[in-house]
Amino acid sequence: MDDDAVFKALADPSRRMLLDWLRERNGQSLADLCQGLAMSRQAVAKHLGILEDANLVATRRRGREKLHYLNPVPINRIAERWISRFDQPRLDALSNLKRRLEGEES
Amino acid sequence: MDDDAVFKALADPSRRMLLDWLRERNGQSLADLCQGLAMSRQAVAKHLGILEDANLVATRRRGREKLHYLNPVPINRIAERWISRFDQPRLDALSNLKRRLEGEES
DNA sequence: TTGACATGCAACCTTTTAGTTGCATATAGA
DNA sequence: TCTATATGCAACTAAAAGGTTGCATGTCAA
Repeated sequence: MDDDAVFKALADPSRRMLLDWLRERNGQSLADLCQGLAMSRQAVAKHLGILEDANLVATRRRGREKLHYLNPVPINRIAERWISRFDQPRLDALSNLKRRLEGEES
Repeated sequence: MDDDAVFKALADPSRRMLLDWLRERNGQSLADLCQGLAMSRQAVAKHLGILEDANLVATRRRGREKLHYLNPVPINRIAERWISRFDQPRLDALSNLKRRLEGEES
């Protein structure tokens, strides 16, 4: 639905890293995820908020902690509905490109 | 290699639209691609430059025109090397998430 | 050669983004 | 209760992104 938020969320390397870490170990707290990113806790919280708004991360409170869980559904939806469109014409476009670049020398 | 440039290039809806149009009809000129985007020619040229820098679009001059060709390879590389990582644990993460969200009611 | 067309370049403006700091709130545990 | 821990909120700053305008360059066609 809101693919734009997902694309924008994936545009930042720190956020992709956070998703990677959650893929490796699900259910980490904010403090956990701060380890390894050279920025303040608040900055990481903002990134996680963006990921949460894009529905890439779901959260659950446990006591004073907020645990973060990866939601791969939007990524898969993008892969299926958007990126796969560029799979089909792949060979066509490549050969087309090559033919034009090589054949139409002026 | 430079996945970041590709992700950033894909983050803008106008640029995704440009890629869509090139997928439908390859080899369009700048003037062609300006049709349908409510912005100046120079703005479109900037977008195309970003797509070209990310290697998502290849260009070729024909006389006074610059023709733009879609290069789906970086998109496929991202789909294969990055997004597919979130395919494998999909069911696991989903069931895991659901179980935790439902089961750990305090 | 001249005028129209297609694009390139650069300065500038505005909004968004990514990060900071400071303080507030809430919970776990002694 | 008191303190340390974990997170939330808001104002602020710097840089990047997205867009504009104006003018320059190069090419086609009469």
